[in-house]
Amino acid sequence: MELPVKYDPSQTEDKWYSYWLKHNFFHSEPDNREAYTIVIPPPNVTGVLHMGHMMNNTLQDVLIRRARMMGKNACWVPGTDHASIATEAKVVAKLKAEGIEKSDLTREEFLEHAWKWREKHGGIILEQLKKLGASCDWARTKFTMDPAMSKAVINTFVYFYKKGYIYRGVRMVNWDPEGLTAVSDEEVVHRETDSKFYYLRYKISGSQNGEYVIIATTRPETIMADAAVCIHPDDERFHHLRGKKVIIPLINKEIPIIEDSYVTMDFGTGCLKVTPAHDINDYEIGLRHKLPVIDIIDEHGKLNAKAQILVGEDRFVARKKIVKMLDEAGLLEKTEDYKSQIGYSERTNAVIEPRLSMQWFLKMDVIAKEALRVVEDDEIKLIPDKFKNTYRHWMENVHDWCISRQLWWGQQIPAYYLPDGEYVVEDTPEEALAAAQKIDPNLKASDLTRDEDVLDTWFSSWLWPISVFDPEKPGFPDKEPNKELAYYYPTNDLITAPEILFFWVARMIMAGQEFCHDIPFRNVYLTGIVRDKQGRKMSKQLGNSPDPIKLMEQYGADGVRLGMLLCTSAGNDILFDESQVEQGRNFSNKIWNAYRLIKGWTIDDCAKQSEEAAIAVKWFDAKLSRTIEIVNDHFDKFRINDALMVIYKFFWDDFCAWYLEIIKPAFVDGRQMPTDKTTFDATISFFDSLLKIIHPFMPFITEELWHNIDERKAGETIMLQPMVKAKPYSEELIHSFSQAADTVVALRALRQSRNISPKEALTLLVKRAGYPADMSPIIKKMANISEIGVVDTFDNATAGQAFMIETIEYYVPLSGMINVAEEIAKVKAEIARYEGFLKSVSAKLGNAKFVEHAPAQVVELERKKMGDAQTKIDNLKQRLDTLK
RNA sequence: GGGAGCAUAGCUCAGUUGGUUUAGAGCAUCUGCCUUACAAGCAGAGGGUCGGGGGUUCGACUCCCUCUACUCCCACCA
Repeated sequence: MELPVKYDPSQTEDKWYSYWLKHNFFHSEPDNREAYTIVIPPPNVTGVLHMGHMMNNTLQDVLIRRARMMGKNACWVPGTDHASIATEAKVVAKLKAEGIEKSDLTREEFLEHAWKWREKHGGIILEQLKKLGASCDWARTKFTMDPAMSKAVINTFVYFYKKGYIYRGVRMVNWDPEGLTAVSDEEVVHRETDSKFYYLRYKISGSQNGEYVIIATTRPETIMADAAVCIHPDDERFHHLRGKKVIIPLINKEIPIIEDSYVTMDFGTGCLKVTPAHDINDYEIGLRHKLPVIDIIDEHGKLNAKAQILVGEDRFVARKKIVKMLDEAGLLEKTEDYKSQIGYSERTNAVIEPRLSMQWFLKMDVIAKEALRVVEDDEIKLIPDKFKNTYRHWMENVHDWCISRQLWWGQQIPAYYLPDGEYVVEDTPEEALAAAQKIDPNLKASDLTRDEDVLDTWFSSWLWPISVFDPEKPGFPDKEPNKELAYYYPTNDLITAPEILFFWVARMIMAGQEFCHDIPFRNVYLTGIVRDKQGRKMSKQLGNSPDPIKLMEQYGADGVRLGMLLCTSAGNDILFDESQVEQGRNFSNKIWNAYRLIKGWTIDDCAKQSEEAAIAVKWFDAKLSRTIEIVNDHFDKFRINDALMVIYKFFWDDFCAWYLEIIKPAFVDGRQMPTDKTTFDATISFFDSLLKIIHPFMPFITEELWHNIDERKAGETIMLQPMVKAKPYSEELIHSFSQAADTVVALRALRQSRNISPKEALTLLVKRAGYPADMSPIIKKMANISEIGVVDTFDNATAGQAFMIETIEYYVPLSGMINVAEEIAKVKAEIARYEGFLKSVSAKLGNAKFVEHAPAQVVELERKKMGDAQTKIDNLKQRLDTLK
């Protein structure tokens, strides 16, 4: 059967994925092999695959496939995250589109809708990962809201509560008026935003002559919530106002003037309005001065009745309106443009409103300390290690974690309130009742109300590396781990984005140490953010993110994987460009065509191996071992793109451009000559090795070809073949081959510059016997040289072209005359270049201090450099003489 | 405002305790090729005073200082 010229991934990818699944190759069970474990960073259950996932999961798959071939018991645990805010927002939006408001539903009804949504959309992203070739152990797929996983979260809450680490309190939180929930500091993104500075006149109470102070504010709509005006105690400009009162404009409310050194004298007017309910700093000033808290903004960001005016207006509408009212009342001194950092909700992009509310917190100081230590001591390695600084900074300035969210989708906080407002925290309603009855024996189950809030999503994902194996472990540090946890934990490598280093990575370390007394993973490989060619972050809004599924359809999953990896280096952002994926596809095609070439050969059992083939086989064998060593080293250092590039070049240049071209059987009279068995077998074996080395990167094409290059038994797979190992090899052989290759390149360049056809055979003379004589057959075949003669001098200098490889002189006699003047100029330029070099080297060697201080081998090397340069100059000068 | 990182060819990046022939790769570019595996290819070539300035050293892309540009993280200046 004639094979198509171009490789068609659609013919192979689904076929082999089903084959792998059918034979359960991805599944892992504890055994006596060494475990190699990765837990997937669980994507949002409602998410669809984007380029960041592609990057991340390709890397994980490369590592896991490689580990599997290295003989480890490789286990990659997949799953999804319930992502409470994001998912709840999507469900709310979907219901809204159907005319249903969340407020019309009970909690149970809403959750029913949410679970239905999850049924429908929850598996999409995992199915998409299969297209990519991800070799996850699908039998272990977990969801952060699986009953057992949720139980682990509840147990953890109860554990920390009883340990005294979880407390409840009124705090100023970051309120998302769209998501209607508090969000953590980490979920607030600060962006510089254009706003205005309004200068308002507050009249001095009781002043006869209409005296006033000017206050600068960006939030005039909050003046009704002002509790005081504050000046700096040292600010002499305002000393006459001490103890006086001012009148809030429009509502004519009298508030005191207080003094606090928080105020910056030279910022604004030096006069600050204090609004404890709507600003975190003002809140703190309010605490110091025992000021009342007047909360005039409701959960939706609208002014409430306490505002007295503009009631029911949205905060931003109210701002515009009140400015107009103040202006009309003559109380607006002036307006200035101003840029300030405004907090936005990461999830809904709403402007965050600082708001006082009752929330649950987890104390972080103690657990953060140990989590910092293990990273400082390199028990956990961050790759690249520059993230250590960032990590340290965060861990040293850690705040208590606000873990409650005013949502329904998630694990409901297991706190149960008694009628008198007291509460108990227990694993189950039954235990809660029992605990409550200790307080009041007459209580019935119906007297208890459970806290409405759910827990922050990260409060469940921080247990992920533990609970995917043993969901009964979190909350019970002293319990024996089950067999799975004991075997797979700690996991090996975690591949994730630096953005969630604190959200997730740091907290997993904390949970791991708390419950397992051990780190959750040894290496954290932090990938970059995938950006477009212009360096913009890929986002739906910009529409600059390609659809990964379409990309895979167009270029093949192998091509896309390669394209992603080619532009990755740890911690650096990835500038994604489709041309890289194209390069990946081209590589698939190159592999495919190498296979087509080999497949077209016939074997003659009696044929003798040619000289050049014998050399090529020996050389390639050595080069293979060296390449494996280099690749292993790159993998050890997580330089995955470097490892790939080495392999890419090894296949393309060394295997295709050199090895195959050398051993390619001759073509005589339009007919392919057969190849000898020794060479053929060696070639198949090399190809087999290459496929194995490439397999972790490009699983599909390698599986396809591996099944075609040789007989395979049913149920065999490349993915479980042992990885090729390096053997001892001769550096010298590799070096002399590369000298020969350089000679071939020089001869080709010579042909090109003189318009000599590759078909015209040439004679080559070499001046000294120091040249790699055993490589002669290679030079002859690859450069179409009929004869290589070793001579003492080159005669007839004007009718040939000389060149040097290292210090060896070659000469090609040519029938036509060369342009002597041009040649002389060229040789002179060469001499000048080497003389310049020689000068710098001899200056170095002439420096007594250098010879004294530099290591002996460095000096030795410089001497060799000088000697070589001198030889070259001598050679060139001789050549110049003969030309003249 | 504080902290961190980066600056090397047109682009994306290597350059591993300062010395490996006066800097490497991939892509892109240019030139010549439809050579019987592959034009998604083959062969060849060009291209960088390593951001600027100063310093340490026998020797600096590499270490130090400074300036400039960019990026990221943290932070309550109303």
